[in-house]
Amino acid sequence: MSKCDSCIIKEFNSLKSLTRDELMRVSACKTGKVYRKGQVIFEEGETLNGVYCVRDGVCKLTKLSENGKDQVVKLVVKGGLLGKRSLVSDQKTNLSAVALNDMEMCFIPKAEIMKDLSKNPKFTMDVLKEMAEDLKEADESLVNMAQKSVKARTAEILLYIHDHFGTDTEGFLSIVLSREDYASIVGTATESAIRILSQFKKDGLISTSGKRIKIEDSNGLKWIE
Amino acid sequence: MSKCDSCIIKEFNSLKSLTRDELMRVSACKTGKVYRKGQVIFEEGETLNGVYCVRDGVCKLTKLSENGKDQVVKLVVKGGLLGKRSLVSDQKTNLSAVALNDMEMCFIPKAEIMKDLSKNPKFTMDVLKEMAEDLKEADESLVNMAQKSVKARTAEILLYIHDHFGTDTEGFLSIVLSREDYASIVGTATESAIRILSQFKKDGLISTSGKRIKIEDSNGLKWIE
DNA sequence: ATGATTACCTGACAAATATCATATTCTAAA
DNA sequence: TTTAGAATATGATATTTGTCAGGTAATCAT
Repeated sequence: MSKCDSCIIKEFNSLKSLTRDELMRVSACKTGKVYRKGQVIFEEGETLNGVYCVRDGVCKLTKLSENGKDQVVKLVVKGGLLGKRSLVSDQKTNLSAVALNDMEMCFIPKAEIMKDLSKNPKFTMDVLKEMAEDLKEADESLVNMAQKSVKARTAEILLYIHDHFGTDTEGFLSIVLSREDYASIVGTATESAIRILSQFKKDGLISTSGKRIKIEDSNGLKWIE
Repeated sequence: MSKCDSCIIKEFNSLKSLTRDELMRVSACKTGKVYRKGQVIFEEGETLNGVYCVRDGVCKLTKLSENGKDQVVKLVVKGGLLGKRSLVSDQKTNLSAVALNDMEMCFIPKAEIMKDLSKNPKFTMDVLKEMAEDLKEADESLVNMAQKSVKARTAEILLYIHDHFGTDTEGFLSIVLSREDYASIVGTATESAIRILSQFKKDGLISTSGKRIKIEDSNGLKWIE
Protein backbone atom coordinates (compact mmCIF):
# COMPACT_ATOMS: atom_id res chain seq x y z
CA MET A 1 0.00 0.00 0.00
CA SER A 2 1.21 3.49 -0.75
CA LYS A 3 2.47 5.78 1.95
CA CYS A 4 0.30 8.64 3.19
CA ASP A 5 2.91 11.32 2.66
CA SER A 6 3.07 10.56 -1.02
CA CYS A 7 -0.66 9.99 -1.39
CA ILE A 8 -2.27 12.58 -3.59
CA ILE A 9 -5.65 12.03 -1.94
CA LYS A 10 -4.62 13.77 1.24
CA GLU A 11 -4.39 17.05 -0.66
CA PHE A 12 -8.18 17.08 -0.78
CA ASN A 13 -8.77 16.85 2.96
CA SER A 14 -7.46 18.10 6.25
CA LEU A 15 -4.74 15.46 6.39
CA LYS A 16 -2.73 17.85 4.21
CA SER A 17 -2.04 19.88 7.34
CA LEU A 18 -0.17 17.08 8.99
CA THR A 19 3.60 17.27 9.03
CA ARG A 20 5.69 14.77 7.16
CA ASP A 21 6.47 12.97 10.41
CA GLU A 22 2.85 12.79 11.43
CA LEU A 23 1.91 11.42 8.03
CA MET A 24 4.56 8.74 8.39
CA ARG A 25 3.06 7.67 11.69
CA VAL A 26 -0.43 7.67 10.24
CA SER A 27 0.78 5.73 7.24
CA ALA A 28 2.36 3.13 9.46
CA CYS A 29 -0.83 2.28 11.27
CA LYS A 30 -3.44 2.73 8.58
CA THR A 31 -5.11 -0.23 6.94
CA GLY A 32 -6.49 -0.46 3.44
CA LYS A 33 -10.04 -1.62 2.89
CA VAL A 34 -12.02 -2.44 -0.20
CA TYR A 35 -15.81 -2.30 -0.39
CA ARG A 36 -18.07 -3.61 -3.10
CA LYS A 37 -20.98 -1.71 -4.56
CA GLY A 38 -23.83 -1.77 -2.06
CA GLN A 39 -21.67 -2.85 0.84
CA VAL A 40 -22.20 -1.19 4.21
CA ILE A 41 -19.10 0.58 5.50
CA PHE A 42 -20.62 1.41 8.84
CA GLU A 43 -24.07 1.69 10.27
CA GLU A 44 -25.85 4.36 12.28
CA GLY A 45 -25.29 3.72 15.97
CA GLU A 46 -21.97 1.93 15.56
CA THR A 47 -18.93 3.01 17.50
CA LEU A 48 -16.29 3.98 14.98
CA ASN A 49 -12.76 3.61 16.12
CA GLY A 50 -11.16 5.66 13.43
CA VAL A 51 -11.75 7.64 10.27
CA TYR A 52 -12.02 6.48 6.68
CA CYS A 53 -10.22 8.28 3.89
CA VAL A 54 -11.79 7.68 0.49
CA ARG A 55 -9.16 6.82 -2.14
CA ASP A 56 -11.58 5.83 -4.85
CA GLY A 57 -15.29 5.34 -5.44
CA VAL A 58 -18.37 7.03 -4.05
CA CYS A 59 -20.50 6.42 -1.01
CA LYS A 60 -23.66 7.82 0.47
CA LEU A 61 -24.15 8.85 4.08
CA THR A 62 -27.67 8.05 5.17
CA LYS A 63 -29.83 8.35 8.24
CA LEU A 64 -32.84 6.23 9.03
CA SER A 65 -36.03 8.22 9.50
CA GLU A 66 -38.68 7.21 12.02
CA ASN A 67 -40.92 6.19 9.15
CA GLY A 68 -38.39 3.54 8.21
CA LYS A 69 -37.03 5.24 5.10
CA ASP A 70 -33.38 6.09 4.58
CA GLN A 71 -32.52 9.70 3.88
CA VAL A 72 -29.29 10.46 2.06
CA VAL A 73 -27.53 13.26 3.90
CA LYS A 74 -24.37 13.54 1.85
CA LEU A 75 -22.41 12.00 -1.00
CA VAL A 76 -18.71 11.44 -0.45
CA VAL A 77 -16.08 10.94 -3.13
CA LYS A 78 -12.32 10.62 -3.45
CA GLY A 79 -10.61 12.73 -0.84
CA GLY A 80 -13.48 12.71 1.62
CA LEU A 81 -13.05 11.77 5.25
CA LEU A 82 -15.74 9.65 6.92
CA GLY A 83 -16.25 9.53 10.65
CA LYS A 84 -14.89 12.94 11.57
CA ARG A 85 -17.91 14.00 13.57
CA SER A 86 -18.07 10.79 15.46
CA LEU A 87 -14.36 10.96 16.23
CA VAL A 88 -14.46 14.50 17.50
CA SER A 89 -17.62 14.24 19.57
CA ASP A 90 -16.64 10.84 20.88
CA GLN A 91 -20.10 9.51 20.17
CA LYS A 92 -21.50 6.65 18.16
CA THR A 93 -21.95 7.65 14.53
CA ASN A 94 -25.29 9.21 13.61
CA LEU A 95 -25.05 8.16 9.98
CA SER A 96 -24.63 5.03 7.94
CA ALA A 97 -22.21 4.81 5.03
CA VAL A 98 -22.93 2.64 2.00
CA ALA A 99 -20.73 2.21 -1.07
CA LEU A 100 -22.42 3.30 -4.31
CA ASN A 101 -19.78 1.60 -6.39
CA ASP A 102 -16.61 -0.32 -5.69
CA MET A 103 -14.50 1.64 -3.25
CA GLU A 104 -10.98 1.79 -1.98
CA MET A 105 -10.42 3.30 1.43
CA CYS A 106 -7.78 3.82 4.07
CA PHE A 107 -8.77 3.34 7.66
CA ILE A 108 -6.88 5.36 10.25
CA PRO A 109 -7.30 4.33 13.89
CA LYS A 110 -8.76 6.85 16.25
CA ALA A 111 -5.83 6.99 18.65
CA GLU A 112 -3.44 8.10 15.94
CA ILE A 113 -5.63 10.90 14.67
CA MET A 114 -6.52 12.10 18.15
CA LYS A 115 -2.83 12.42 18.93
CA ASP A 116 -2.49 14.78 15.99
CA LEU A 117 -5.66 16.64 16.88
CA SER A 118 -4.30 17.42 20.31
CA LYS A 119 -0.82 18.41 19.16
CA ASN A 120 -1.08 20.04 15.76
CA PRO A 121 -3.18 23.22 15.93
CA LYS A 122 -3.08 23.71 12.18
CA PHE A 123 -4.57 20.27 11.69
CA THR A 124 -7.25 20.89 14.32
CA MET A 125 -8.12 24.17 12.71
CA ASP A 126 -8.42 22.44 9.37
CA VAL A 127 -10.77 19.82 10.73
CA LEU A 128 -12.73 22.66 12.31
CA LYS A 129 -12.97 24.38 8.96
CA GLU A 130 -14.13 21.23 7.22
CA MET A 131 -16.78 20.75 9.84
CA ALA A 132 -17.85 24.37 9.44
CA GLU A 133 -18.24 23.76 5.72
CA ASP A 134 -20.30 20.63 6.33
CA LEU A 135 -22.50 22.63 8.66
CA LYS A 136 -23.03 25.33 6.09
CA GLU A 137 -23.97 22.76 3.49
CA ALA A 138 -26.35 21.11 5.92
CA ASP A 139 -28.07 24.45 6.53
CA GLU A 140 -28.47 24.93 2.81
CA SER A 141 -29.89 21.45 2.35
CA LEU A 142 -32.31 22.08 5.17
CA VAL A 143 -33.65 25.24 3.55
CA ASN A 144 -33.97 23.54 0.19
CA MET A 145 -35.76 20.62 1.73
CA ALA A 146 -38.14 22.89 3.60
CA GLN A 147 -38.90 25.43 0.94
CA LYS A 148 -38.52 23.89 -2.48
CA SER A 149 -40.73 21.54 -4.43
CA VAL A 150 -39.67 17.98 -5.08
CA LYS A 151 -39.17 18.88 -8.72
CA ALA A 152 -36.86 21.76 -7.88
CA ARG A 153 -34.90 19.62 -5.43
CA THR A 154 -34.48 16.95 -8.09
CA ALA A 155 -33.23 19.49 -10.63
CA GLU A 156 -30.87 20.82 -8.01
CA ILE A 157 -29.30 17.49 -7.09
CA LEU A 158 -28.61 16.82 -10.76
CA LEU A 159 -26.83 20.15 -11.07
CA TYR A 160 -25.05 19.58 -7.76
CA ILE A 161 -23.71 16.23 -8.88
CA HIS A 162 -22.66 17.72 -12.18
CA ASP A 163 -20.83 20.64 -10.58
CA HIS A 164 -19.23 18.76 -7.71
CA PHE A 165 -18.42 15.38 -9.16
CA GLY A 166 -18.26 16.03 -12.88
CA THR A 167 -18.99 13.93 -15.91
CA ASP A 168 -17.43 11.02 -17.75
CA THR A 169 -15.89 11.37 -21.19
CA GLU A 170 -19.30 11.10 -22.84
CA GLY A 171 -20.77 13.84 -20.70
CA PHE A 172 -22.82 11.64 -18.39
CA LEU A 173 -22.84 12.39 -14.67
CA SER A 174 -19.92 10.50 -13.22
CA ILE A 175 -21.95 9.46 -10.21
CA VAL A 176 -24.57 6.93 -11.18
CA LEU A 177 -27.50 6.55 -8.84
CA SER A 178 -30.63 4.45 -8.80
CA ARG A 179 -34.01 6.19 -8.89
CA GLU A 180 -34.45 5.00 -5.34
CA ASP A 181 -31.27 6.82 -4.36
CA TYR A 182 -32.50 9.99 -6.05
CA ALA A 183 -35.76 9.67 -4.15
CA SER A 184 -33.87 9.18 -0.94
CA ILE A 185 -31.76 12.28 -1.59
CA VAL A 186 -34.61 14.64 -2.41
CA GLY A 187 -36.86 13.05 0.18
CA THR A 188 -39.72 11.74 -1.87
CA ALA A 189 -41.32 8.51 -3.00
CA THR A 190 -39.42 6.46 -5.55
CA GLU A 191 -42.34 6.71 -7.97
CA SER A 192 -42.27 10.50 -7.72
CA ALA A 193 -38.55 10.61 -8.46
CA ILE A 194 -39.08 8.36 -11.46
CA ARG A 195 -41.94 10.50 -12.73
CA ILE A 196 -39.97 13.71 -12.39
CA LEU A 197 -36.89 12.33 -14.14
CA SER A 198 -39.12 11.02 -16.95
CA GLN A 199 -40.66 14.46 -17.25
CA PHE A 200 -37.23 16.09 -17.38
CA LYS A 201 -36.35 13.70 -20.18
CA LYS A 202 -39.51 14.52 -22.10
CA ASP A 203 -38.79 18.21 -21.67
CA GLY A 204 -35.29 17.76 -23.06
CA LEU A 205 -33.61 18.84 -19.84
CA ILE A 206 -31.76 15.56 -19.49
CA SER A 207 -31.12 12.43 -21.50
CA THR A 208 -30.32 8.96 -20.30
CA SER A 209 -28.46 5.86 -21.30
CA GLY A 210 -29.22 2.98 -18.99
CA LYS A 211 -28.92 4.39 -15.52
CA ARG A 212 -26.58 7.13 -16.63
CA ILE A 213 -27.90 10.66 -16.88
CA LYS A 214 -26.65 13.50 -19.04
CA ILE A 215 -27.66 17.07 -18.42
CA GLU A 216 -28.81 18.61 -21.70
CA ASP A 217 -30.10 21.96 -20.51
CA SER A 218 -28.59 23.03 -17.24
CA ASN A 219 -30.10 26.47 -17.57
CA GLY A 220 -33.53 24.96 -17.90
CA LEU A 221 -32.95 22.88 -14.79
CA LYS A 222 -31.90 25.95 -12.86
CA TRP A 223 -35.27 27.58 -13.45
CA ILE A 224 -37.41 24.67 -12.35
CA GLU A 225 -39.56 25.64 -9.45
CA MET B 1 -20.71 45.00 32.99
CA SER B 2 -19.83 41.77 34.75
CA LYS B 3 -16.55 40.01 34.12
CA CYS B 4 -16.44 36.90 31.99
CA ASP B 5 -14.67 34.76 34.56
CA SER B 6 -17.50 35.21 37.02
CA CYS B 7 -20.20 35.00 34.38
CA ILE B 8 -22.37 31.97 34.86
CA ILE B 9 -23.36 31.97 31.20
CA LYS B 10 -19.98 30.75 30.05
CA GLU B 11 -20.63 27.41 31.77
CA PHE B 12 -23.10 26.63 29.00
CA ASN B 13 -20.70 27.05 26.11
CA SER B 14 -17.16 26.38 25.06
CA LEU B 15 -15.84 29.50 26.76
CA LYS B 16 -15.76 27.38 29.89
CA SER B 17 -12.57 25.80 28.60
CA LEU B 18 -10.70 29.07 28.66
CA THR B 19 -8.28 29.63 31.49
CA ARG B 20 -8.87 32.33 34.05
CA ASP B 21 -6.28 34.50 32.34
CA GLU B 22 -7.81 34.06 28.93
CA LEU B 23 -11.22 34.92 30.30
CA MET B 24 -9.83 38.10 31.83
CA ARG B 25 -8.48 39.13 28.45
CA VAL B 26 -11.76 38.31 26.76
CA SER B 27 -13.62 40.19 29.44
CA ALA B 28 -11.46 43.25 28.94
CA CYS B 29 -12.28 43.58 25.26
CA LYS B 30 -15.84 42.38 25.08
CA THR B 31 -18.70 44.80 24.62
CA GLY B 32 -22.26 44.46 25.85
CA LYS B 33 -25.13 44.84 23.44
CA VAL B 34 -28.86 44.97 23.89
CA TYR B 35 -31.36 44.07 21.20
CA ARG B 36 -35.10 44.67 21.14
CA LYS B 37 -37.65 42.10 20.07
CA GLY B 38 -37.59 41.84 16.30
CA GLN B 39 -34.24 43.55 15.92
CA VAL B 40 -31.72 42.11 13.49
CA ILE B 41 -28.46 41.11 15.14
CA PHE B 42 -26.75 40.30 11.90
CA GLU B 43 -27.79 39.46 8.40
CA GLU B 44 -26.88 36.68 5.99
CA GLY B 45 -23.87 37.74 3.96
CA GLU B 46 -22.44 40.10 6.54
CA THR B 47 -18.86 39.81 7.65
CA LEU B 48 -18.90 39.17 11.38
CA ASN B 49 -15.87 40.33 13.24
CA GLY B 50 -16.51 38.42 16.40
CA VAL B 51 -18.85 36.10 18.22
CA TYR B 52 -21.95 36.88 20.25
CA CYS B 53 -22.56 35.23 23.60
CA VAL B 54 -26.24 35.20 24.58
CA ARG B 55 -26.71 36.33 28.20
CA ASP B 56 -30.48 36.60 28.06
CA GLY B 57 -33.35 36.32 25.61
CA VAL B 58 -33.92 34.15 22.54
CA CYS B 59 -33.10 34.59 18.90
CA LYS B 60 -33.70 32.72 15.69
CA LEU B 61 -31.10 31.91 13.07
CA THR B 62 -32.66 32.08 9.63
CA LYS B 63 -31.68 31.64 6.04
CA LEU B 64 -33.41 33.18 3.07
CA SER B 65 -34.67 30.65 0.57
CA GLU B 66 -34.66 31.31 -3.16
CA ASN B 67 -38.45 31.61 -3.05
CA GLY B 68 -38.05 34.61 -0.77
CA LYS B 69 -39.20 32.96 2.44
CA ASP B 70 -37.10 32.80 5.56
CA GLN B 71 -36.36 29.40 7.00
CA VAL B 72 -35.55 29.15 10.69
CA VAL B 73 -32.51 26.92 11.08
CA LYS B 74 -31.99 27.10 14.82
CA LEU B 75 -33.20 28.76 18.01
CA VAL B 76 -30.56 30.08 20.36
CA VAL B 77 -31.02 30.87 24.05
CA LYS B 78 -28.94 31.88 27.04
CA GLY B 79 -25.49 30.38 26.83
CA GLY B 80 -25.46 30.06 23.05
CA LEU B 81 -22.65 31.38 20.90
CA LEU B 82 -23.50 33.04 17.59
CA GLY B 83 -21.04 33.39 14.77
CA LYS B 84 -18.83 30.40 15.50
CA ARG B 85 -19.01 28.95 12.02
CA SER B 86 -18.31 32.24 10.37
CA LEU B 87 -15.37 32.86 12.68
CA VAL B 88 -13.79 29.50 12.10
CA SER B 89 -14.26 29.32 8.36
CA ASP B 90 -13.33 32.94 7.89
CA GLN B 91 -16.32 33.48 5.64
CA LYS B 92 -19.28 35.81 5.64
CA THR B 93 -22.08 34.43 7.77
CA ASN B 94 -24.55 32.17 6.01
CA LEU B 95 -27.36 32.92 8.47
CA SER B 96 -29.25 35.89 9.81
CA ALA B 97 -29.95 36.33 13.52
CA VAL B 98 -33.10 38.05 14.75
CA ALA B 99 -34.11 38.64 18.38
CA LEU B 100 -37.39 36.96 19.32
CA ASN B 101 -37.62 38.97 22.51
CA ASP B 102 -35.48 41.54 24.24
CA MET B 103 -31.93 40.26 24.42
CA GLU B 104 -28.73 40.90 26.23
CA MET B 105 -25.51 39.85 24.58
CA CYS B 106 -21.77 40.08 24.88
CA PHE B 107 -19.79 40.67 21.74
CA ILE B 108 -16.25 39.28 21.68
CA PRO B 109 -13.98 40.53 18.88
CA LYS B 110 -12.63 37.98 16.47
CA ALA B 111 -8.96 38.64 17.14
CA GLU B 112 -9.26 37.79 20.79
CA ILE B 113 -11.07 34.52 20.26
CA MET B 114 -8.75 33.48 17.45
CA LYS B 115 -5.80 33.95 19.74
CA ASP B 116 -7.34 31.46 22.14
CA LEU B 117 -8.30 29.09 19.34
CA SER B 118 -4.72 28.90 18.21
CA LYS B 119 -3.21 28.51 21.66
CA ASN B 120 -5.61 26.59 23.84
CA PRO B 121 -6.18 23.09 22.43
CA LYS B 122 -8.83 22.29 25.01
CA PHE B 123 -10.81 25.31 23.88
CA THR B 124 -10.40 24.42 20.20
CA MET B 125 -11.51 20.89 20.92
CA ASP B 126 -14.55 22.22 22.71
CA VAL B 127 -15.52 24.43 19.80
CA LEU B 128 -14.99 21.44 17.55
CA LYS B 129 -17.33 19.39 19.73
CA GLU B 130 -19.98 22.08 19.71
CA MET B 131 -19.79 22.27 15.96
CA ALA B 132 -20.04 18.49 15.74
CA GLU B 133 -23.19 18.65 17.84
CA ASP B 134 -24.65 21.36 15.59
CA LEU B 135 -23.90 19.19 12.60
CA LYS B 136 -25.61 16.19 14.14
CA GLU B 137 -28.67 18.30 14.91
CA ALA B 138 -28.68 19.66 11.37
CA ASP B 139 -28.63 16.12 9.98
CA GLU B 140 -31.59 15.23 12.16
CA SER B 141 -33.52 18.31 11.09
CA LEU B 142 -32.82 17.47 7.48
CA VAL B 143 -34.23 13.98 7.83
CA ASN B 144 -37.29 15.27 9.65
CA MET B 145 -37.86 17.90 7.03
CA ALA B 146 -37.51 15.38 4.22
CA GLN B 147 -39.46 12.50 5.65
CA LYS B 148 -42.08 13.76 8.06
CA SER B 149 -45.43 15.43 7.48
CA VAL B 150 -45.94 19.07 8.37
CA LYS B 151 -48.18 17.98 11.21
CA ALA B 152 -45.52 15.71 12.67
CA ARG B 153 -42.88 18.43 12.33
CA THR B 154 -45.13 20.87 14.13
CA ALA B 155 -45.74 18.44 16.97
CA GLU B 156 -42.02 17.84 17.15
CA ILE B 157 -41.01 21.49 17.38
CA LEU B 158 -43.47 21.96 20.24
CA LEU B 159 -41.91 19.06 22.11
CA TYR B 160 -38.42 20.25 21.22
CA ILE B 161 -39.07 23.70 22.62
CA HIS B 162 -40.60 22.19 25.72
CA ASP B 163 -37.68 19.85 26.33
CA HIS B 164 -34.88 22.25 25.45
CA PHE B 165 -36.11 25.60 26.68
CA GLY B 166 -38.69 24.66 29.30
CA THR B 167 -41.85 26.32 30.52
CA ASP B 168 -42.82 29.34 32.59
CA THR B 169 -44.37 29.04 36.04
CA GLU B 170 -47.80 28.44 34.55
CA GLY B 171 -46.59 25.65 32.33
CA PHE B 172 -46.57 27.57 29.06
CA LEU B 173 -43.64 27.15 26.68
CA SER B 174 -41.08 29.71 27.73
CA ILE B 175 -40.30 30.57 24.12
CA VAL B 176 -43.20 32.43 22.54
CA LEU B 177 -43.35 32.38 18.76
CA SER B 178 -45.73 33.79 16.19
CA ARG B 179 -47.57 31.37 13.91
CA GLU B 180 -45.44 32.76 11.13
CA ASP B 181 -42.32 31.72 13.04
CA TYR B 182 -43.74 28.24 13.55
CA ALA B 183 -44.44 28.07 9.83
CA SER B 184 -40.92 29.20 9.10
CA ILE B 185 -39.47 26.54 11.39
CA VAL B 186 -41.42 23.59 10.04
CA GLY B 187 -41.21 24.92 6.49
CA THR B 188 -44.82 25.41 5.56
CA ALA B 189 -47.33 28.15 4.79
CA THR B 190 -48.44 30.30 7.70
CA GLU B 191 -52.04 29.23 7.15
CA SER B 192 -51.05 25.59 7.40
CA ALA B 193 -49.25 26.17 10.68
CA ILE B 194 -52.27 28.02 12.04
CA ARG B 195 -54.61 25.24 10.97
CA ILE B 196 -52.47 22.54 12.51
CA LEU B 197 -52.10 24.36 15.82
CA SER B 198 -55.86 24.94 15.87
CA GLN B 199 -56.40 21.26 15.27
CA PHE B 200 -54.00 20.36 18.08
CA LYS B 201 -56.01 22.64 20.34
CA LYS B 202 -59.29 21.04 19.32
CA ASP B 203 -57.79 17.63 19.94
CA GLY B 204 -56.71 18.66 23.43
CA LEU B 205 -53.02 18.21 22.66
CA ILE B 206 -52.23 21.82 23.49
CA SER B 207 -53.97 24.83 24.97
CA THR B 208 -53.23 28.49 24.42
CA SER B 209 -53.46 31.82 26.15
CA GLY B 210 -52.77 34.66 23.77
CA LYS B 211 -49.68 33.63 21.86
CA ARG B 212 -48.51 31.36 24.63
CA ILE B 213 -48.83 27.60 24.16
CA LYS B 214 -49.10 24.92 26.81
CA ILE B 215 -48.56 21.27 26.00
CA GLU B 216 -51.42 19.28 27.45
CA ASP B 217 -50.70 15.84 26.05
CA SER B 218 -47.08 15.38 25.13
CA ASN B 219 -47.60 11.69 24.58
CA GLY B 220 -50.32 12.44 22.09
CA LEU B 221 -48.02 14.84 20.26
CA LYS B 222 -45.30 12.22 20.07
CA TRP B 223 -47.56 9.91 18.11
CA ILE B 224 -48.65 12.38 15.50
CA GLU B 225 -47.64 11.25 12.05
C1' DA C 1 -29.59 -18.88 -22.60
C1' DT C 2 -33.04 -18.74 -19.09
C1' DG C 3 -35.63 -17.97 -15.27
C1' DA C 4 -35.76 -15.06 -11.19
C1' DT C 5 -35.13 -10.95 -9.21
C1' DT C 6 -34.73 -6.23 -9.20
C1' DA C 7 -35.20 -1.77 -11.21
C1' DC C 8 -37.97 1.10 -13.82
C1' DC C 9 -42.25 3.02 -15.57
C1' DT C 10 -47.22 4.60 -15.75
C1' DG C 11 -52.13 5.21 -14.46
C1' DA C 12 -55.71 6.08 -11.14
C1' DC C 13 -56.80 7.72 -7.07
C1' DA C 14 -56.17 9.52 -2.24
C1' DA C 15 -54.05 12.49 0.92
C1' DA C 16 -51.42 16.44 2.17
C1' DT C 17 -50.38 21.02 1.45
C1' DA C 18 -50.54 25.62 -0.84
C1' DT C 19 -53.09 29.47 -2.31
C1' DC C 20 -56.57 32.91 -2.33
C1' DA C 21 -60.28 35.19 -0.18
C1' DT C 22 -62.40 36.95 3.71
C1' DA C 23 -63.51 37.47 8.49
C1' DT C 24 -62.22 38.05 13.22
C1' DT C 25 -59.27 39.13 17.03
C1' DC C 26 -55.40 41.26 18.99
C1' DT C 27 -52.10 45.09 19.61
C1' DA C 28 -49.73 49.15 19.60
C1' DA C 29 -49.60 53.95 18.46
C1' DA C 30 -52.00 58.41 18.19
C1' DT D 1 -59.95 55.19 24.09
C1' DT D 2 -59.95 54.77 19.55
C1' DT D 3 -58.41 52.87 15.57
C1' DA D 4 -55.26 51.29 11.84
C1' DG D 5 -52.47 47.62 11.12
C1' DA D 6 -50.99 43.18 12.16
C1' DA D 7 -51.79 38.49 13.55
C1' DT D 8 -54.90 34.81 13.77
C1' DA D 9 -58.58 32.07 11.97
C1' DT D 10 -61.31 29.45 8.55
C1' DG D 11 -63.50 28.16 4.09
C1' DA D 12 -63.11 26.98 -0.81
C1' DT D 13 -60.30 25.43 -4.18
C1' DA D 14 -56.03 24.21 -6.79
C1' DT D 15 -51.75 21.90 -6.79
C1' DT D 16 -48.44 18.76 -5.30
C1' DT D 17 -47.17 14.52 -3.66
C1' DG D 18 -48.01 9.79 -1.94
C1' DT D 19 -49.94 5.23 -2.44
C1' DC D 20 -51.44 1.24 -4.62
C1' DA D 21 -51.67 -1.56 -8.53
C1' DG D 22 -50.24 -3.24 -12.54
C1' DG D 23 -47.14 -3.36 -16.11
C1' DT D 24 -42.19 -3.71 -18.95
C1' DA D 25 -37.25 -3.68 -19.20
C1' DA D 26 -32.84 -4.60 -17.33
C1' DT D 27 -29.69 -7.52 -14.65
C1' DC D 28 -27.86 -11.43 -12.34
C1' DA D 29 -26.90 -16.15 -10.92
C1' DT D 30 -27.20 -20.52 -12.51
